[in-house]
Amino acid sequence: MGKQAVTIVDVAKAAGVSPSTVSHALSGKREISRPVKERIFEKIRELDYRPSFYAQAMKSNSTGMIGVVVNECRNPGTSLFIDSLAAELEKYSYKIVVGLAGLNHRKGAELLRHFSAGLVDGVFNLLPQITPEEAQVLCGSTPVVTNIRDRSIPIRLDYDKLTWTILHYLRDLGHRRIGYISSPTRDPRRPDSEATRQIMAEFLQKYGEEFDPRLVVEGDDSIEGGVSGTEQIMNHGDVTAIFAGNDQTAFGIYRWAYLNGVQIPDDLSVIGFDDVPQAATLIPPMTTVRFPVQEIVAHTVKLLIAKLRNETLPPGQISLEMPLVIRNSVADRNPCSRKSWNKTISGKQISTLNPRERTSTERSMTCQ
Amino acid sequence: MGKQAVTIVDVAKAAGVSPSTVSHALSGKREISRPVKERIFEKIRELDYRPSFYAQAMKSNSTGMIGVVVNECRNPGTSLFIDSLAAELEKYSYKIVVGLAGLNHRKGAELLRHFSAGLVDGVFNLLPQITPEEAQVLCGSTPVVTNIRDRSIPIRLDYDKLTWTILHYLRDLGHRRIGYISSPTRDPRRPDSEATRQIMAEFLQKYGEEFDPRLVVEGDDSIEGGVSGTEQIMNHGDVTAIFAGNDQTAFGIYRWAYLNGVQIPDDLSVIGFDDVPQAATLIPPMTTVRFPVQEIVAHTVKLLIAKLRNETLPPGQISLEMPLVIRNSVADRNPCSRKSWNKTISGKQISTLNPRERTSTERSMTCQ
DNA sequence: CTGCGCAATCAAAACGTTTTGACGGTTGTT
DNA sequence: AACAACCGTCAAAACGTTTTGATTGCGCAG
Repeated sequence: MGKQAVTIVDVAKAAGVSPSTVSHALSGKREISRPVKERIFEKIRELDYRPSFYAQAMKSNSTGMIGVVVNECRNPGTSLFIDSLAAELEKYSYKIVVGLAGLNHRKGAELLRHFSAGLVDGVFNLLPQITPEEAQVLCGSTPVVTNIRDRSIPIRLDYDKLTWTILHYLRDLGHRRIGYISSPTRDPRRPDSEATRQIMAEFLQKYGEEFDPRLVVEGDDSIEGGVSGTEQIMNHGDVTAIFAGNDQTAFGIYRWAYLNGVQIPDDLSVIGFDDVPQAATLIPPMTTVRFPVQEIVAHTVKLLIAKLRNETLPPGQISLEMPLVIRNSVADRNPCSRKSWNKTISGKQISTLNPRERTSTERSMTCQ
Repeated sequence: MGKQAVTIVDVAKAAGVSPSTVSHALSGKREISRPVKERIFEKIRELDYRPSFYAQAMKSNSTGMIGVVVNECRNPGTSLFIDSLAAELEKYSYKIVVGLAGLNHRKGAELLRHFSAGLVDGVFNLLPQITPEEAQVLCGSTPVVTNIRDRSIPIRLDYDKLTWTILHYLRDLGHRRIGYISSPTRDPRRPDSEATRQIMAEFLQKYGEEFDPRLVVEGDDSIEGGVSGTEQIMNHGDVTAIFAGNDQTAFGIYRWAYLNGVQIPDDLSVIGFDDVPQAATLIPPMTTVRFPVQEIVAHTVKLLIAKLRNETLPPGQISLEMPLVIRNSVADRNPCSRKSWNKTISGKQISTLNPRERTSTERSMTCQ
């Protein structure tokens, strides 16, 4: 529409110098004499000149911005990730652009394309529906990393082991029929719910028990999805514990329980995933898995920055733990309470809010 | 750094036409013959050409993006607002850029300046620390609207009346010493906590009681701030109810209560503000104020769009209600329970999650 | 056969920067 | 006194688009 209010040429004219001199005064890439420099800066202030972001971006062919595409911001796990990402990227003086795709696959794809047309220097794809490969295609030559499923991220997160640990933990406390509500996924290589079904089947096989696939349902990372997922699962009787793919969904389990007069943990045990701050504020405080956002973001950002600079990261993966943070949403259903994981640790767990302070106790929970 | 992968010139060369022809084929602003057009589009696909966002922005001097600056995303009220904003702006085919300022005033100001240097066409300032006037200065000629305090927004939200309603509601249920945890503010004209102090004093005066200013403290919109704010308030004895400037802070009250073995609502009543989805998942479900995000966002966006188009909005303010959503976090402390607002309505309230379904009941609560 | 209007395409300018090579002028070295 | 080195400044080109007036070639009416 209209022209930019005041340009570098206006400043140059006002100060009686050439535009390039103003540019140099601003960037400091060449020496400018004291009096001239002062005159320039005076005019800049006077005219309230702001270098056009776009002209700069066009010259340098880089924007200092990183795009992050998510389903929606309202999921506390997502917003935590975003905050964390912004904080980490700031160290490299990058800003972030958040793209909200909703639950719409097409819109997500569009957003990725849009972003990678020079709007940002790099992209974080946090959409579970879009695979790393698909994202790479959509982003063309713009570096992109996809969540934590991206092979190129030097982090190993052992979800299978985690599932195993949770199942073990629950069984140890006397739970037999266990439900799971997953995140939505379209990754053909690793459909979240399918993978979990498989592990649950394997796990039960060990005990010579049969697996009921109806106890694993796919949610949509929302509270409502958690409520209806719980409803579905509870229809199949005798379920005493449900774990969820994220805390938001787990909140839905709480909600369902309240609406149906079911007590947590006495009647139904719950385990979440993410360990968002709100998880500790529930009553009873929710047992959940601490997703190491900070570390993951730190490493992922490092990778992205390396890609941006055309550097290559020193090889070698690090393995990150996802400890079970034991609070009070899982009941011990054993007739005579034997050495229960729950009772011994929960006292200390619940007394702190800050994840950092809990590390020592958590670690022990992840060893097998 | 490097050049853009493939430009319009490359496409033009490949198709044997001039760049302007390609541009016209793309924009459709001039007729291009069938065969040429097809050749062009073929090459575009073949080379995976994407028009440079920045070059386009520079020509049109507009980006199709709106910036929104917030403290942090992790506050569910904030993320809800962001989601809502994105959805609304999409109708006008604007995208959003989210800027995270943390609790840092300087960074917020920087972000606003940065945004308004052509990065976005308009700005939403959601920082409570930055006043509409300050924001306007920082943004220069870029249109900006500041949260809901902006005089130019055609919405009237009567916070004073709301505070009055809450105080009334609580007093009616037998609460005498009432605490408040505010949002952080630097607005000299309307310091949030100060305004509330004043109203509380007026309210108590009506009953010939004295007001204890120590019962109003300033939070930082975080759970931790809620915990420590509650701690401070509870130090001054006999407080039976606390209301908060937002739900995130109210979660902190729940947290404090749990950590200190205090029962909600029996020992301490809580009222939040925002009505984020998580508020209903707490046990007991939290009584809170429904902040009409949807409507506010709709109107505010309308205003911003008008500013962008240099149009002027038809005058006339609309008044939006902020109904108290009564759930179960407030106790009736009257010896013999007389007509209590709580008991009569809560049954219906808690049975639904979707705010839309609650409207009729809510309204009645706001009529003084 | 000339001239006109029209459709399709092109060439050039513009947007606001940064960058680079060039140009005077001063200073310092022999 | 001559020359090199250097400093401060400038002019011009470049970045990838869009836009606009100009230029073709064509069919068709006079």
